[in-house]
Amino acid sequence: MFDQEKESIEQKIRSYLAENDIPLPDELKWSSIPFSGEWGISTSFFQTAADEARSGKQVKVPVRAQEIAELVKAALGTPEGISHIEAVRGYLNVYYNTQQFSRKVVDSAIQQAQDFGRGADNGKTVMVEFSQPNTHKAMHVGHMRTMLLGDVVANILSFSGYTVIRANYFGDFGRDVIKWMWNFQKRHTGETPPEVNVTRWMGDLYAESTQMLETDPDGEKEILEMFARWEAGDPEVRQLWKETRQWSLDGFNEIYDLFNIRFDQIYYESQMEVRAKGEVQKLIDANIAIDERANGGPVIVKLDELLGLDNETYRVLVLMRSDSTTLYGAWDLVLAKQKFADYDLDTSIYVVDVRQTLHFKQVFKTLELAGWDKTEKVLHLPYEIVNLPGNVTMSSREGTIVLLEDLINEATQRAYEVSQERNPDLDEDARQEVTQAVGIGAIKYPLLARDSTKVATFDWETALDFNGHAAPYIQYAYVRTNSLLKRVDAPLPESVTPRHELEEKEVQLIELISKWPEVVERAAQDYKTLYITNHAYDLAKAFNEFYNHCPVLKAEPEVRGFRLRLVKAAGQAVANSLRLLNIPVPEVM
RNA sequence: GCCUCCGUAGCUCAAUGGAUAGAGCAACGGCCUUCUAAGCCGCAGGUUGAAGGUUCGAGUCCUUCCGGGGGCGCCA
Repeated sequence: MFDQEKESIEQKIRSYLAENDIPLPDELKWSSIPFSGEWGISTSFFQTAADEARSGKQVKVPVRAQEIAELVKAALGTPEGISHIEAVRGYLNVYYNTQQFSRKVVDSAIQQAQDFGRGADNGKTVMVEFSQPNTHKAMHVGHMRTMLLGDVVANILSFSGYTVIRANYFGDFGRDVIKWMWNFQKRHTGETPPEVNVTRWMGDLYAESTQMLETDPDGEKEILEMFARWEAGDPEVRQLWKETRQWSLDGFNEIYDLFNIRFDQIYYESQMEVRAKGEVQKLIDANIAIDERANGGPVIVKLDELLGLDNETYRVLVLMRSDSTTLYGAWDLVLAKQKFADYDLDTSIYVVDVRQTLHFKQVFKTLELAGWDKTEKVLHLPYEIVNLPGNVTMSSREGTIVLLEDLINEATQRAYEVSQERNPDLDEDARQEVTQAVGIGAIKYPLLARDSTKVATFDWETALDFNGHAAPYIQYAYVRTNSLLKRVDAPLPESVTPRHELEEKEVQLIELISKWPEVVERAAQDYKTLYITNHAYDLAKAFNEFYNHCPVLKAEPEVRGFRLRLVKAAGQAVANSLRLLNIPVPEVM
């Protein structure tokens, strides 16, 4: 916000230190000043003092740091745009001119509107692959984490200046798919999925197939036979596969629509199969993969041996079964290359759960050994899984799952009830919209607000709690800005410099708005949705506090103009953060 | 056995190596003839698993240990 002022101060500090023979730090690290009613930036001289001490000067670091801070303060005087400077406990605090800063922050948020916080186009292209559900199976709340993390990371990267390709990679093929078809042919021929909740139905039939297989002595053999027919391209099996697979894909799209998730590029495991065989053969020819099929074994890559490493670092990647069918490691080799063939990528990100960490290390290392020159550009972005209370892993087989459909239904139902209670006068159409916005937001927020390295535990009570640190709180703050502004007939005043002594709550709010662009940048740097949720919440909280402490419409005319603009700016910042999170921004609640 | 992640308030979680470790939930007490109370205010609550180390400065980095999760040759 005050880059020019900062730059000029930094230069002055540097030349002062140089003139007085005090060691220069490599860079001056600026951060905002904590616990102050005003704001500005702060740097410290501990490092400088420590450097002096190290070079033989007899100084106590904290004392000397404070001494330098005072010297620098004296040398700086009072630059333009700066209200005052203080030296305290080794820190140099530079306070901005409150009036100018406030106006600047509010103006840029309003002027840039939905682009407030957007980074400049950096000319780089990144692919984010996420979701990757398996067809012929259910979708439970555990599948939500990759969907939300991938979607929002893609949003963040896009907003911060990247060109982003959103990719999905469907698991549409394999033994489990055949198992589903085997059961379908035996017990459900001619049936078609229901109008709604297709995915649930597919999942139920999958569970049934697992059960049936356990009691059917011929089942295993029949499935293998069917698999072979699929491999051979048998028209009947292929047709059944195509049809049933599409049911699943349609079901997934229902859910993606509810979550407002879109993809630019779709890959299927079934597409990788044929080329994977050739890829494996090339690795065998290059003496990277070892073919043990002659002895009834699989085709493997002994990574540690090839790298001359300890035997338990990369271990062994299995590419092909002894019956010459390929495994997903082989498909990943093909897919990794395919992505770069399809797009000129600077980075290729895989949003896949943490249990696959070793797998991706193996795949990427194998590609590197095979001479692929893109391994610097691929990145596995892992996330921890979602458990049920008592550290119970979600498993379709064990029946320990909460279906996504059920969660969405419950959350929207709950949202409807709360809406009726809080705002009985709302008309039905508006209430339906609010219900959807709040229900979906409430589901998404908790997972996005948790660091992806941490296991999430799903429980209904928390999932349906709309109070406090949750999406509805943030949505409500936006709605408040909206309803406040709607009460004003006249257009918003032009740029206003506040002339009144700013209240503490105004200061906090302005500061948070000013930080939004750097939060986006940091989130893109670290791939952290958490930074966005936290900031959205902080903004909402600061606004709610402001709302309760500072009258706007009833304020004196000279205060009112600025506050109206502040409300507008705050609403904009909150809305922008919610949009990045792909959480609906309702106009009323 | 090897690798990896996690451990912060009663519970769930935050915290660019920086000043006084913060929120929510739960408990308790207040605030709606005043811009929507899905809100606000107050009150509590901590040896950041333990011990060393690096650093001017460590919840954060390193080492070891303790406790928990996960991964390790023909599932994905």
